[in-house]
Amino acid sequence: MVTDPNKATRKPRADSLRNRERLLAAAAEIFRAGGPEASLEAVARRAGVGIGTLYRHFPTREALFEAIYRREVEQLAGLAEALAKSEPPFRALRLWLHAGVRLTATKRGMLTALTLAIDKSSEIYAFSSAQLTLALGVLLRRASAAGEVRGDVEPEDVLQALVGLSLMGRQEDWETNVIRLVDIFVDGLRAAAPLPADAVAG
Amino acid sequence: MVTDPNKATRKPRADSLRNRERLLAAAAEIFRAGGPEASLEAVARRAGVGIGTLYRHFPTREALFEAIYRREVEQLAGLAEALAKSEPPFRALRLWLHAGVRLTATKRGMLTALTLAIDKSSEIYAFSSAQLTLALGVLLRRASAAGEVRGDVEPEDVLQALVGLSLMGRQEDWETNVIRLVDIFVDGLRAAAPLPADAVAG
DNA sequence: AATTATACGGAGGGTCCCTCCGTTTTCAAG
DNA sequence: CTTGAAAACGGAGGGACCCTCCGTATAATT
Repeated sequence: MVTDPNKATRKPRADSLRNRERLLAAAAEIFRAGGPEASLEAVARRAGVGIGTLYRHFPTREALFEAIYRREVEQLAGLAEALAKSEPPFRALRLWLHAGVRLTATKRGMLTALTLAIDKSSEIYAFSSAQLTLALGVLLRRASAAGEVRGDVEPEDVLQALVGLSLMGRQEDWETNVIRLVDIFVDGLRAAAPLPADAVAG
Repeated sequence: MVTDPNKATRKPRADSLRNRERLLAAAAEIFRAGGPEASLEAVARRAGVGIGTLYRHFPTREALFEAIYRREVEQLAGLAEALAKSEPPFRALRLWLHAGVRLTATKRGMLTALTLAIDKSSEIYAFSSAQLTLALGVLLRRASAAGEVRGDVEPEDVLQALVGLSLMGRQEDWETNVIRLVDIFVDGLRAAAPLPADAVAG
């Protein structure tokens, strides 16, 4: 009667699913406002569930981050494909990076959270790295094949640059500024080939 | 007799100075090991003083960070002058940035701490910004005057890029990697005039 | 030695973390 | 529809921290 591995799994309980959803919504809200160190008990309160329920669904703070962040990452990854089909190579690359900046602009608090999370459990890192690396890889190889970008740079590198640059801004015109920096970086990618000292390609 | 330069203010108490020093040493140790969220009570314990003493000397966690970090910053700022005298412009700029990377490599935990601190109190940000901006400004203007670097970039921007890029790495060959990224960025700076707006146009 | 400005230590009230377990709800078999 | 048990729920409770407050101790000055 004991182990029947393949069969007879009960349908997941409705309240469980509902609560999980509520928790995610509440958490997104709370973290967005209060930063990555906001109280989990506050999250539970806002979700209208007991603290025990929160911990059953998300055993660690990081698990909660992960669940929320995963969606964002998937969405950004999806954008890469779209751009690869609708835009010329270099432009696609640049636009994707801009989108990355913008995403982090909106989700700033969340991103800070991530820095912390990544420090500790590297599963999220593995996942998002994989997703985004793949997505960016497409754009990068495409641009490289078109001879618009140097060929010795891996998606991981560009990704690191993107996140790093995005993580900094504190001032008013934050987003604009970061985009400038990203563009400078992209220019650096472009310059790769032995560039004649004088020329400015018209 | 001895000196009374400005006012009849009492000499600071010896135990106060001693405790302040002990606290700084203990804090550096504890934070280095336990990250920016380590317990302040643990710091006090290790310093062998009461928790009240800690709070009197450093009213906030950030104040503690600031005190520790200030030294590092001053040191790095000093390096800029030295390089400006001993190296050719572009090379000086590049070397300084490399040194920046390396400093953060050693003090990684501390730097993470800083990201948090900066989020909250911006005094440290103001101070270190000022120091480093000044230092970097020298190098940048020099390189720009020599025509080796585009002229429309402010030290603040490059600084942000440096810190951002440095903040990311997680892997083995972290330092090498970041230095590569910094170099790519610097290449981007070098490209005299930005290319015509073939893309972008948000 | 006496005075007094300063600094010290740590108890105390509050929040948060996370576990544990008695109670409630949901599913599905009869 | 009943009913029993699997699955989920809520929240009390012990421990760690945070930070304030204030009576006590001590260094500088007279």
